[in-house]
Amino acid sequence: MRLVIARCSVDYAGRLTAHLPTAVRLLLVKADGSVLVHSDGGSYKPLNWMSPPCRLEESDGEWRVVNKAGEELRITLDEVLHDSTHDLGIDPGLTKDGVEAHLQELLAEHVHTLGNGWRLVRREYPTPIGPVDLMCRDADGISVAVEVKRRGEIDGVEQLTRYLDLLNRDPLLAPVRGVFAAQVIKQQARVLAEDRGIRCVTLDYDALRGIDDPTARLF
Amino acid sequence: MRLVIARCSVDYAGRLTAHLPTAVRLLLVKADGSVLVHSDGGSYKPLNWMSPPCRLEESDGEWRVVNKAGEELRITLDEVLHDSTHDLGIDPGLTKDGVEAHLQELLAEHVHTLGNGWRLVRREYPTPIGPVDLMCRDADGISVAVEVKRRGEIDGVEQLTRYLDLLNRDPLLAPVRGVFAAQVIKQQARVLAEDRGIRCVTLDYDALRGIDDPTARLF
DNA sequence: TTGTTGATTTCGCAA
DNA sequence: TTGCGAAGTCAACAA
Repeated sequence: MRLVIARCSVDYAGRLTAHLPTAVRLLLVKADGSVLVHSDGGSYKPLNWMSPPCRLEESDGEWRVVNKAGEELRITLDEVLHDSTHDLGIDPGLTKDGVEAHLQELLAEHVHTLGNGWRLVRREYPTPIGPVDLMCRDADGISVAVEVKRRGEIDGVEQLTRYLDLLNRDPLLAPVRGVFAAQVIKQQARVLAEDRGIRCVTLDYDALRGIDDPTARLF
Repeated sequence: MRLVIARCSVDYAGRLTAHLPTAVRLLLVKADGSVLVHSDGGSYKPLNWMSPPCRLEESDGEWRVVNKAGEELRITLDEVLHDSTHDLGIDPGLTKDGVEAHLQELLAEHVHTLGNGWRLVRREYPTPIGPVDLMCRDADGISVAVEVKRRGEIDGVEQLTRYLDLLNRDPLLAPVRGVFAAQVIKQQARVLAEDRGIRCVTLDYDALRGIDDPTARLF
């Protein structure tokens, strides 16, 4: 990894065109050739960048970073204030916990929290337009398609509606009811879902995890 | 801006929990207190980070970065290999060209490319569920709602469908037809749109810009 | 402040 | 490889 602090101007021409007037910035060159241009504020997103795979051509006072698609990042260096290179090695990577896949997994293990006598048919139940998160049967044997979201918004209701439309065309399965399950459900999404006869269920991640491991809450 | 290269492990607890085992990484501390943890590969996205506003508490071999919501990034430093601070000043910022707003603007100036005799009623035509990108009338005076996207995907078709459902309830406006315009339209989105009687139009950004300025292609 | 939408989205998984 | 859905999405803009 190479770190350069320099007064520079930057132009990008690719999926769009963008220009950065001259200022002092951090130029970060990673081992894979990708380049990030950061200012001293804003978010984690660089002002400008080139994603790998790409190639850096360095000539006198000018860097050209190009990729296979013909996109180009051109950096004009007016003054280099710092330039150092460091060997980092490969990174062992990140482990995450608490995302939607985890919610789906927990709910799959505890479908009975949706109703007495409910059972799981399968997770990621395949349809021609994509997999339904959970397919269940309730105590009466009626099929129920469950869409699991971390945050329930209108797109999720549309998604579940498309699944239900399609699943209800199958005479072996119909009637199929719908459950929209999320940690938080926006009012707009709730109104749309209930207008379409879809039941909304708010999920409590800690409670689901608590069922899984009653000691978890003690830490 | 402070640049630290260090062997470290990182834990984040907030909207989710995440853990990074010990490795050599770049720690970037911006003037606003935000912290980015970068490895020597991947994209512009850090492995872990804390967005401003936040506070960095530095104690012996450990950094704690916390924000108002109680999210916490904890970095344990095993070995510091580089530590330098640089004054960058404020950044004049980025100018962009060629994004969706630009497409909409160009198409608004050239609605006749959608059909002879078409005219623009207004851009960002307001409805109770959000603005329609372009509202037009065709040569016969029929209202047409146009949704402009850079890339046409299924969500855009759903969005336009909601607008059309609503607009067609207005007897002064109905019937309202729909046009889904994008630089690239995915097959799934095209099928759904045409199934709903929505016309799909592929936009050529360069051609639209060319109409605007015939000399632009010469450079 | 809240909500909605776009993004050079990036990222991960599965077919 | 391609396609699709999630993201600690972030960020800009309008109500």
